[in-house]
Amino acid sequence: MTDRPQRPLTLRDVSEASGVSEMTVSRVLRNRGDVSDATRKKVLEAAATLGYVPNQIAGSLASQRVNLVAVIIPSLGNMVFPEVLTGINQILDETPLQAVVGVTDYLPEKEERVLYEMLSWRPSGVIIAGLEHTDAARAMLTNAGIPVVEIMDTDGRCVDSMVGISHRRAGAEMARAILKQGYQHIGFMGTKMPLDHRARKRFEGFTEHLAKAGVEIEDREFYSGGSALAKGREMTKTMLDRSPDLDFLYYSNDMIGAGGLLYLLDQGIDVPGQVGLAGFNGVELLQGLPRQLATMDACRLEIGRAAAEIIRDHGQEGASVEPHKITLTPKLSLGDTLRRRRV
Amino acid sequence: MTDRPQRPLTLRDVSEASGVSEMTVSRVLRNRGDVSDATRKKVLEAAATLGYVPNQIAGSLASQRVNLVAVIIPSLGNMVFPEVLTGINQILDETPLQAVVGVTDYLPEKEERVLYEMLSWRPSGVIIAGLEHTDAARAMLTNAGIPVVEIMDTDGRCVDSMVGISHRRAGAEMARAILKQGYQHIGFMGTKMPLDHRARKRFEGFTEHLAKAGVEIEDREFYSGGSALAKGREMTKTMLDRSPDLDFLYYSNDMIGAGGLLYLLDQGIDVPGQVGLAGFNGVELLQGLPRQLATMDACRLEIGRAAAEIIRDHGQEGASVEPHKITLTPKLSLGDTLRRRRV
DNA sequence: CTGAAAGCGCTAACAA
DNA sequence: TTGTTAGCGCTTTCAG
Repeated sequence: MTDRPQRPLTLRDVSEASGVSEMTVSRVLRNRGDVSDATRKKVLEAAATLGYVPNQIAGSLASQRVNLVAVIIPSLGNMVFPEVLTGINQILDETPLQAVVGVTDYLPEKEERVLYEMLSWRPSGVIIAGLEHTDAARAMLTNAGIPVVEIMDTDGRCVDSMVGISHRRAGAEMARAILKQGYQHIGFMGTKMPLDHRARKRFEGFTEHLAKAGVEIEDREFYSGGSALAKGREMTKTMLDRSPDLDFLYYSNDMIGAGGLLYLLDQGIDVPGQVGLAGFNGVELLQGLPRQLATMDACRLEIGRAAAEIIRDHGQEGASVEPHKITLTPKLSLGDTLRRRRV
Repeated sequence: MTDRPQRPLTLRDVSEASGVSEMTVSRVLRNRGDVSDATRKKVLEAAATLGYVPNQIAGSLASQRVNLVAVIIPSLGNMVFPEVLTGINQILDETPLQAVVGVTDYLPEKEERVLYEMLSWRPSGVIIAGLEHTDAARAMLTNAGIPVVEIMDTDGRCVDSMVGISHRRAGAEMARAILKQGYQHIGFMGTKMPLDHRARKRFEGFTEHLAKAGVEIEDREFYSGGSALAKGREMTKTMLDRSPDLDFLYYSNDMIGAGGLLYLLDQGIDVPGQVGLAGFNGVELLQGLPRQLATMDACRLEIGRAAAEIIRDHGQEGASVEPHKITLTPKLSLGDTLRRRRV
């Protein structure tokens, strides 16, 4: 066992230990070019004994290539984003590319900072949630000279490529399904997040579709912070106490929807006969509730995978140079809470 | 608006645009040394107009300093780890340091790969989950010459510093609490994950404590994959059908515990009178269930914060050079499922 | 307060 | 198949 080295090892150390030139050592370690088996063996042995770890900083500077992909998302606390990351990693795991994650907390200025920070590492591509950015951020993305994929949302203009779903349409579809079942008195609950554009668009799509049918939301309630399940419970109680005539509750996410569902069942309210429910996201987490909540899948895994594929294929021969605009279709699942029983 | 540049901008571009030497431009952009307000202004303007983003690769190579902290965790799907990350970010957000996350999927070889990959960026520190690593990984950590903090678990030997809880003790504490309430016929449910050492240690601590009191686990069941809530339901049904005499069910995590709870309530079984329940983690997510599940807090946020603080303070004047060994004490919360009602 | 020179550790390009 | 040379874009150091 050697002592802890003060100075990190360099290629030169391996070169000296193996009696092979730095250049050839470099070739061996990167599996580049032709190297005789004898030399290769010498080098590999020396590197292993010394415990040499290459310096990518120097390597990237010299080669002008960086195997990093910047991934910028609003939050890790919302399971949606880890799932997108999983999709991204599924694709990148089979390439030399490596995702680096930055979190914005839904704050535009923080997004701008994080983006700047990440671009300063000259990544090979950017995957960023949403289409809404500060002007400065948009300018950085435009000028970065690398592929940029905006994900999750396709209602708007993108800088380069985009992969997502139309939240407007998702909201409208849900409205259609609800009306079709004959519900008429609808309440809405969601997060108090002016900066969650996707939730906002769903809401807009939802109300606009209702409006076309001459229906208006009769009550609404917003929350922030705290356990979503508990908040769903509380808000549902508050709302039904205030507006006992409601026959449907639309939640902006499945967690609060689940809280609402548990509350209604506790109260012995007939779901979906007396009150119907729906959420959004298709959180797998929640399978196992007493009733399956109606929801809409946000295609999280697919979005991550498609975005990563765009970055991976960029600049490959045969790949189109055109930006991609991919709109996935969320699947509506009625579950047990959106099928009105015949009276 | 300028066209998309083929070549990324360099300091030299800013230097030429502002008529100031590269060196001084660099100083302005880093807020280092004294620069006259006039020059500073010129530089800042030029940089902003051009949309210059510094190249950290070159900067880090030259300065031999990298503001990256490698964070290596088993998974993002388990909410525990995003929460630890949140704690880490809370601390690092107020420093120039930036966390870079690598995911191992609980696979030792993947951990080794990810570690190698991250060390090749010469980060300023490493935060890594668990104390169990391959020999090669351990060697890399030892030789990296940077602070290393192993987190989550303190039952074992660490390379450098560690911050976590004793899962052995956590398991034992839970056993003690259960016995104290008079439960005697105990079943266990958990994940089928030989590589989740923390779950294993909790289980060992649990059974060892029971053994001291002459009690043995009467049934057990393991799952893998799928929705934890649903699995908790299924396993609970399976187990109670098989071993109807059980009066307590210990779950290795709160999600399956919640599934079990919902199942028991569905069945009209008296919780905690007829059957008591406990989980592990203190998942905030679950507040809002019909009954509050007994659980034990894993101190996720604190662990993240403490680990990040160790990295942050490393090498600061006045900071101790000694490795830190921090064992936090998980809080037991009895909730509504571990208080046996007087018969 | 500002600038010039040297070099961080590696790889592209070329020469042998 | 192997080695040599010249940088990559920045910061350190030292001189003005």
